[in-house]
Amino acid sequence: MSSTSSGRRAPSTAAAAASSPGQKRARDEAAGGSPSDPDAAPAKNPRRSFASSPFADFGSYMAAKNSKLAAQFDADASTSGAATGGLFAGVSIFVDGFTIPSSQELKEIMLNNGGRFVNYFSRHTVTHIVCTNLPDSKMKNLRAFSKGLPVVKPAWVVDSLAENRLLSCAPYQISQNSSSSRKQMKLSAFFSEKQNEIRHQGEQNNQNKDIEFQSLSAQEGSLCQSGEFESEVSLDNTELSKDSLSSDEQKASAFEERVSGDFAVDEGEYDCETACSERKGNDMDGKFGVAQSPDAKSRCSNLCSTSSTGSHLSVPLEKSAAKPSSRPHSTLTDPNFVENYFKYSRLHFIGTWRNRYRKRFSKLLEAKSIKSNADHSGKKKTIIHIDMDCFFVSVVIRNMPDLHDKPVAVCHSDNPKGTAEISSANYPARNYGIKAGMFVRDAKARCPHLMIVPYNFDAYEEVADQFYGTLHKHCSKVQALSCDEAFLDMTECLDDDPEEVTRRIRSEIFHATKCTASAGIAENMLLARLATRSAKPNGQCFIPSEKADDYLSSLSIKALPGIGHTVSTKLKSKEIEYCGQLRNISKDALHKDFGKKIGDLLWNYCRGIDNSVVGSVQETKSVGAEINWGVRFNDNKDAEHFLTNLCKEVSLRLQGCGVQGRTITLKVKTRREGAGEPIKYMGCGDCETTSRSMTIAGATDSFVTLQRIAKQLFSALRLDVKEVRGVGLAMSKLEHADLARGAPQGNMLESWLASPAAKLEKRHGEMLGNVDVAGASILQDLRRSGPLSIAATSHSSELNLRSDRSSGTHNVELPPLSQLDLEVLKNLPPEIMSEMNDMYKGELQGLLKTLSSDKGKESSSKSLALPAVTQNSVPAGDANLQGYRDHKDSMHFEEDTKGKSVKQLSEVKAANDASCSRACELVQRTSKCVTQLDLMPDSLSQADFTVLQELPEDVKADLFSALPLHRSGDKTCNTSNVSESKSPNVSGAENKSLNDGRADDPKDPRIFLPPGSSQKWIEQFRVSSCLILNVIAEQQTDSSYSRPLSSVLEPVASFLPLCPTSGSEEWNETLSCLSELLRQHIQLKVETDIEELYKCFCLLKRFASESEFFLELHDSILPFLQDYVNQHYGGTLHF
DNA sequence: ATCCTCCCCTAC
DNA sequence: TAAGGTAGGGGAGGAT
Ligand SMILES: Nc1ccn([C@H]2C[C@H](O)[C@@H](COP(=O)(O)OP(=O)(O)OP(=O)(O)O)O2)c(=O)n1
Ligand SMILES: [Mg+2]
Ligand SMILES: [Mg+2]
Repeated sequence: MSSTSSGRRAPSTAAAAASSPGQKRARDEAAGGSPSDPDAAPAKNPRRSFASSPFADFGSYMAAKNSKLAAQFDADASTSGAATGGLFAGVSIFVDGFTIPSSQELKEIMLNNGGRFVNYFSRHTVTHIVCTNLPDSKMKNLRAFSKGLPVVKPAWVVDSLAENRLLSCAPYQISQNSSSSRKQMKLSAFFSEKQNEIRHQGEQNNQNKDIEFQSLSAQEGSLCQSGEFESEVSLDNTELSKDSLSSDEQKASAFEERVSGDFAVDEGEYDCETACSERKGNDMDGKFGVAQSPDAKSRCSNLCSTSSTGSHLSVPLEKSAAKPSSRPHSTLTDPNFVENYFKYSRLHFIGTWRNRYRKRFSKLLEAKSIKSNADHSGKKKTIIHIDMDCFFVSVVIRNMPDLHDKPVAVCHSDNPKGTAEISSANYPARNYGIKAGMFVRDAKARCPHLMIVPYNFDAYEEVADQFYGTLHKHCSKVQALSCDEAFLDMTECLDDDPEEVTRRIRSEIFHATKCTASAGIAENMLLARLATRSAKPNGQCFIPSEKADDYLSSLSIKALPGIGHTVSTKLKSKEIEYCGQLRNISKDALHKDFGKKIGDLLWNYCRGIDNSVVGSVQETKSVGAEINWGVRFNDNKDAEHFLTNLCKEVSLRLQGCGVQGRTITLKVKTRREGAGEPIKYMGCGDCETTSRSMTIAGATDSFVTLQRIAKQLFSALRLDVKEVRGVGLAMSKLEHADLARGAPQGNMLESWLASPAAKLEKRHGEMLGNVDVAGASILQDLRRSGPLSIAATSHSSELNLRSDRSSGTHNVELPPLSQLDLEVLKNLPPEIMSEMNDMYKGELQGLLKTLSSDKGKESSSKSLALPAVTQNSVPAGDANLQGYRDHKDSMHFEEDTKGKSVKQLSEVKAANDASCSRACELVQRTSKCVTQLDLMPDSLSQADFTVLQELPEDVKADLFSALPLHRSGDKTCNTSNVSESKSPNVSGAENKSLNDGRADDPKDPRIFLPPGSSQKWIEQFRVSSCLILNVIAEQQTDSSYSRPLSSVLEPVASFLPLCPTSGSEEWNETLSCLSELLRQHIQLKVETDIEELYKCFCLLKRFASESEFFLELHDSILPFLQDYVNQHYGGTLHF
């Protein structure tokens, strides 16, 4: 186990014990507490972050940021890829370096206005480069690089937004200063890393290409027919002669030198300095003479006409150039860490690739899913699994044939002592035992002349597109597993022998990409996948079902998909290592050891059974972002700043996916007790992972909401920020953004404006110069973020209506009422109308009234009716209550003179609700965001009203008769501030609300605010400095419906650590607030819903066992409850 | 039983 | 120096 070069000790845990030398060594962190391993915590703790996984299983990357304008696949889609609407439609910017506004802000602007923002520069995808004042040298490089692309100042974006039209670039172009000397020139770190491929200096590209393909053909000729399994022939080994190389070492050194330059390493600490100086001239020629450079583009066929293939630039190693950007990167040194991190993360790239694929191929995928209905099972299927060979390496060196037979790996660093990870190693390199996930120093130790080449994410994207383009051409059932790997269900797509078809597909892929793929063919997905493994590299393999058992019996269990380190280790500890042995284990035994699902999987897989089907893309269930590298905080400020940026990231991703979510989960890694500094540079080391989640009522994608909740979650984890090594934020319980309209929080304006109907209206709006997307998003932000200053667009700034005129909480400028486009307004959906009317303090409504009386349009008058319905409902009479007596077990009165169980009391209530129950159910069923109703919705505004409008007329009538409609009063915040008369006595109690100072709506003395829906206490709690009150407020915030207090309280269970400590001021304040709330609740509910009160106190009791505070609260308020209950029922509740 | 939360595991 | 992400499946255990 201590086989790694860095010298770890024997693992003390079962997981760590698995790290057998042969297969994968445990990571540095894996080992248990050897004194020589600073990463490892004392052995007692079994859970290790990056400690228990074998490194070879590790790693991968994503970078979904960069989306292409068009699917390569769709030949003519390239010009129509841009969004058809939006100010920046067709514009795709790349931001270089520091800018004001920040690149993040520019990104937001672009994304919110139909534009694009790429993190991976490529001439193919970028239309404008945005930067401020680059040094001359950098500037010139930029120009050489971006040849033809406009390089503009950020103001171009900002001003265009302000003017709401795309301004000419000319005035914003950064002037070219050619005075800089060549020596000073330096590509920005970004360009050098991302953009450049190592230029191949040989002139024999074409030749080699041909050779490669010939070799493929030759191989094809030699394969197939007879053998049980086709054997594969490595192209590298068979066709490419090594004789053209003088020596591996020499070439390696030269190559490393160039790579070092590409990596923008400033220290110049890399070894091969001398070799470098020799080559520098050549490299620089290559670099600056793009046009003249005899690079691949000019020579290669139409197959490689894309941007990345055309931009083979080599970068000289310029030691003289200052390299400020390459200093140690952590959250402590880079305020823009999150964004920068993702630019370079390979795992981020592969992790987000799927989303980009989904977008690019959505049309095809939709068509597919319909087709896939005709699923005749029983028939034998033909499944192909296909996977590119050493993908990241192959793509980068696809125009460097002389590297194909040399060990090459993709890595950020060539430092032979470094802890950068190998992303992918080619097959020659694998002969040395080099694998993905390995530290580069370990790789170099095994193979000193290993060549390291940099990532080229744009090229990966492009090749993946070509790959999938080819696949979709041959098969209608394609399931993407990753950017380089897919399943094809060929059952209905075969026009020939499956193996022949497979050869054709592979050949076509090679022609399109100059990279080889391997494939497995079988009757099910499992066997196809396993076959691919046997086929690699550059081969194919067919496993007939009858050979499956033989094939499997000697196959390591670990090789089964879905079986990783942990499970295989567990089995190995029972002396079970091969599928053959596994067949002797009973299903029951497997269930017992591994659970139902994994047990079944093991049992089936070791027999070659796999009934899963090649499926289309399924709906996204969660969207998140996390970083576990370079995360270091000194204080809470650092942590908050980081969290904020992470929230922005997630918010943008949600919007990018067109979804909103209700559950926010924060995951934090902290240094494990006893663990030292991580072995990996800036790594997270041996960590403990903790997570906390909160589910809110209304789905959101709002950054502000995310941030607010993320802070609460973070607080609830009660961590020492100095020990934090990684943070992740994820959203789940997703809804489509255009459906998630239930909550004020929702993206209503935005999604509505994005709808086709809105687009239509928007054009009108633009002509009149108002209520355009920009304006709308300001409104939206106002609504969402409360006190938040937003820069107004240029012309709305002159004639502004201050929205804080009366509320004082908003500091945002709205477009003047007089400039609003009435045509647009009157067609707004009611909930948006309602929102906007609130912002204009009711003036909008008045304006539209005028309009509607003039024109009498139904739609406008409909919109005007600000929906306001009421809760209520239940004149639950005492008389009825008394009428029921029965028995009930779970809950009962102690001395039951009346004999009413809580349940029965509820039934009484239900009976009284009968008149509106049908309508109530309807609403409940129809609205996605309803989780629980407090008898009746207190308001049908917002989405509820939308739902209402969609109901059939008769149902609507039913509903309205059950729920008296009220005109809402003066609303300050959400629109759900509606009320209804209840029984007078209860109403009276309610009037002693938390905010006595605030009179109820004078227009209707009967109006009160039931606890479940009171804007008052929600608002008070929300702005309170008491953390636990913040959480409680969150539960009701943006709920379309009032939820019973018990359901609001329930999720507080996870946040008990936020309770104040005894004696503090917060304790007293929190106690008094909650006591008051509970008292009112008791008064309000004692007659109508005793079960609700029972639930509340069960919760309090539960909390009391974990929280001193709740113990106090419970004990202090229980007598009040029992008193009340006794008065009303002549008994007390038993808990 | 079924849900929910907080994990772990797996794959690329 | 270096960029150890992402998303789904699944299980344990508690609440209902
Ligand atoms: N730990 C890992 C695993 C994968 N990847 C990236 C690089 C790979 O090229 C790509 C595809 O993963 P594969 O598992 O398909 O590996 P390769 O394509 O590199 O090799 P193979 O020929 O075995 O498929 O994902 C990575 O960065 N880190
Ligand atoms: Mg691969
Ligand atoms: Mg793969």
